[in-house]
Amino acid sequence: MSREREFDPEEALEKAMQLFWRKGYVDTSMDDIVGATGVSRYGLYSIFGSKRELFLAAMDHYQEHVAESSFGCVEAADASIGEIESYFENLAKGSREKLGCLMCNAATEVAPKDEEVKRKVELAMSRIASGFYKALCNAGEKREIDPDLDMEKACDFLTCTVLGVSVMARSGAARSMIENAIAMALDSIVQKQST
Amino acid sequence: MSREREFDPEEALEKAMQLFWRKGYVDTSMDDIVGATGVSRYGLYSIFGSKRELFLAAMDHYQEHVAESSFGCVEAADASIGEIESYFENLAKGSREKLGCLMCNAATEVAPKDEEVKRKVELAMSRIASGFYKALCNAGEKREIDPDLDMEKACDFLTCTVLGVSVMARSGAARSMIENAIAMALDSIVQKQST
DNA sequence: AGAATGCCAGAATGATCATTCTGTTTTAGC
DNA sequence: GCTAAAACAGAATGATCATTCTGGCATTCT
Repeated sequence: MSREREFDPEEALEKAMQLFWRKGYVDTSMDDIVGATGVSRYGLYSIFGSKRELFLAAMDHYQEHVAESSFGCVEAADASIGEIESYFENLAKGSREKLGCLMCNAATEVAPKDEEVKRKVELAMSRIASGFYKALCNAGEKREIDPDLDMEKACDFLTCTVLGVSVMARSGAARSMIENAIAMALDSIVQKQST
Repeated sequence: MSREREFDPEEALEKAMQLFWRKGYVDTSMDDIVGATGVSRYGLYSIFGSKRELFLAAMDHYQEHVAESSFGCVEAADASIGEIESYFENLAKGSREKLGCLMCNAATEVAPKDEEVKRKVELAMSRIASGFYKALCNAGEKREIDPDLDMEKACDFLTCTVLGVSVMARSGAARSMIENAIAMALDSIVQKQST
């Protein structure tokens, strides 16, 4: 016994996330979001509550969709060094768009002043680290890498590389710089026997 | 034939930089700066022109002072692996303050929408890379590291690590995570012979 | 001393924003 | 068809900001 909603909350969230990703939290206005989604202020507020909550939802959406589709392969139960390599390969490709990673952008812009954002960023970071950890352990068991490698150190190190690449990408660093950094990071894990 | 300025522009710039560093560009208001420096709006505008120009000046100030004092040792003509190690050691220590690096924060927050900021960020990044490059070459000549190491790759890689550590620090990552990442990055350059 | 220059404190301006409000429209159940 | 819930478009509100303006004061040159 009421009028029907004219938009799909998921679609609106997706578009809002895109905006936050590209422009950051503060520089994205609710008007921008109204414009990009075509959803009325009323609709946005009734579903998401406030700009801050919308941003938190966008972070979750990012984790569930963007991170899932790019990092998911590393998180597969039998993932190994190949999955790690292809993840980084895609990271380098994606750097063209100069967006960086939403969680990484939020880490520097918003986390210092918002505890919940900080919590989500930490969660995202430990998700990455765990994914790498498991894949590295698998790779060690398969003897694809040195099984005596300190996997704890290595996974934190790869996570750090992901963040560094994200910053480079967003600030428009040369493609070669990004590729160099990635190549060397992977080399240090794989420790190629061939010269 | 006029009243005397009551403040030292350099001191004011230093304090403004501290604010921008801690709170970011958008979240630092001119009122904040007036409050922290004790300088009148008139004084700030007559010397620096606008908030944006003040930020640009703060970036320069950061490079000339903060970056200089932390990275200077790596840039010394005879710097080698020891200087690189001690730079990273200090980076880990400084991460307690959760500030990250001003240039890195600016890279994600401001660079995408301000060409001049972007230019300064790129300059800062290539400064870091060059510093590492020279020190790595020195280390190669001294046989402290493998002289056949690809120094181009290695310096971009270390730069990436600096950025990654900066993000981790700002978002409050565990100290151990930061130390792990740094230890592994350095190990991959030094390639310890001892097990 | 007097005048002019350039400084200071703080008020005024005008813009931008998040959020709320208003008047209207749609739709489901009666 | 009528009613009420809930949605829509867009105006109104109130806050925050960067920037400019105003009125007064200090200094220095004559």
